[in-house]
Amino acid sequence: MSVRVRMAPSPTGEPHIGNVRTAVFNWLFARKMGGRFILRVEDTDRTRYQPETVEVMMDGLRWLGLNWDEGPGLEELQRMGIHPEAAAKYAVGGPCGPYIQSERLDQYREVAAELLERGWAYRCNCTPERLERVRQRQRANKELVMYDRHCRDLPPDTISPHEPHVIRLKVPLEGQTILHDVIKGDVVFENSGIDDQVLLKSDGFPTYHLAVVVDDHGMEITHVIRGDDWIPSTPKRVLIYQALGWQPPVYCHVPLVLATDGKKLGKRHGATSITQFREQGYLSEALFNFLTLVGWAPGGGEEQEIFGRDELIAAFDLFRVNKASAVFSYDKLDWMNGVYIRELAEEALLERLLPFWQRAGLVPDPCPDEERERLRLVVPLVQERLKRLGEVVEWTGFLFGEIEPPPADKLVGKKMTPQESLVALQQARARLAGVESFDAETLEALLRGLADELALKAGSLFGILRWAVTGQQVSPPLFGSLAALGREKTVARLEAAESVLAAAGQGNP
RNA sequence: GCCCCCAUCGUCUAGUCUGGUCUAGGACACAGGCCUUUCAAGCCUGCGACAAGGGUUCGAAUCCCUUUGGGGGUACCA
Repeated sequence: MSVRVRMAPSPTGEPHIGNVRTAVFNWLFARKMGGRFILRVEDTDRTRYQPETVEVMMDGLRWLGLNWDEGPGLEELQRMGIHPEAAAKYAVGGPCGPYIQSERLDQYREVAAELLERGWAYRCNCTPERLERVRQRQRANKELVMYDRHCRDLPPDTISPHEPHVIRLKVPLEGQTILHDVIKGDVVFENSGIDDQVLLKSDGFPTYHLAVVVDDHGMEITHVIRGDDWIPSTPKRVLIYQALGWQPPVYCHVPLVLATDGKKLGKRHGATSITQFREQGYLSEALFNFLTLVGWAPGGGEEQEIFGRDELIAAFDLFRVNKASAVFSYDKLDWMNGVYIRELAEEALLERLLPFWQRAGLVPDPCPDEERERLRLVVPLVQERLKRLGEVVEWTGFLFGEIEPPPADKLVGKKMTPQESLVALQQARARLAGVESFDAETLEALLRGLADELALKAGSLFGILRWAVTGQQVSPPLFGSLAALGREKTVARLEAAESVLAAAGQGNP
């Protein structure tokens, strides 16, 4: 039987990086096994439903290269209220649709009715208030907190199908339910500790527990790969499979992704949504590579860490995934992203950088050819310095618009007097104004020559020039920066710097 | 409280299943050095772990038990 796995996000918020990592495992496994990766939208929680996030999720998956083989079709997406253009872009369809749970309600009701008939479920009309009271009492008495089965053994017709009620699973009072998990091994639960879970809510929507079983079965999912925070509730679903006489999927509970403080990664820990990673300038291939390595490693003495997509597919082994949860290291991600940035061809990097410059308002969109020519000069200057593409704005800000003239003390070189520094700046300006070709190589030769003539250490001279021209202590390499800035602006900034120095000198002879 | 999962450097991990080759390997981070026009990048060096206690065994990071620690779950959320 061919492998079928799924990613089943619920559209209740921004796609969380932990879920995305799990999606990566699913995708990798499907590709490795020549199986199918299916996208299903689990929108059964109507109170937390945020329709926009469906598109954000699909966009994020595509961006990461996690293409799905089956998923919501065009009309389904449009019915969800997704813009026709976007819907067309993300529509995939498939033989097991609909791939949106809110469009499968009939199936859940049917199965719930069957469970009722088989004596594996019962109606319950307890109010939320009563339920809350029961829970409070249980907590106060330090008992197991779960439904007290008040309606479980009511005579058959006590609760009419027409009054508001829920349908609950009738969990056996005794015995054990075993979860066979390929990563964690067998996990045994006492049935006495399993809650009579609600399967069908009073609004007619199923809970996750019912819906996921019906859909996984209907969509012939072979392997359920998901976070291990689902383990405690899995026996309920195993029981539903038993009740229905269905074959359960192979369960693979993968470890959670934690923040540096050891807690489940959350918003206050930094970027958690895939959108944020993208906006900060992580390359999708780097993030993909990194995500693969949180909770999994190739093993066998393999010490490589940078893997191409195909290498990853070949090397990935679901059954080698770790049991223990892993902390998400932004530091290591930054390093890896830097590696990928450095590997990019210059033109490709330029292409990726452009939107960041444009979003910061530094470069017009579309980018005129001559500006592009100029940016071609700056790419190699920043390439090995960037960890995230977004950082290019800080690195190159001085090349666009005007800068604040630097304070006088920054314009005095090491072991130099203000007067000497002023002369050096003037000399540099005069030569730069007259030099024939304004390219990095020529400028370097010129300025090294000047340092020699003035008997200055090259570093001292370059330091004050850097301050004068970039307004910063730290900048991309000087000569390339000058070339990218252009003669006119370079000369103007030197002039401005000279004025600052001269003015300071007069006030303090 | 109750249930469940987990446990190798600060972090990600290799090694655990099939005990000996492990005075525990790699990567990130950190520290120092080299290179150098600043910052990076690169190169070199250093720091740094088998949670604890009991077993089993000639021998345990590897097998068993207990403790401790961490995490997750405990909804008409997913």
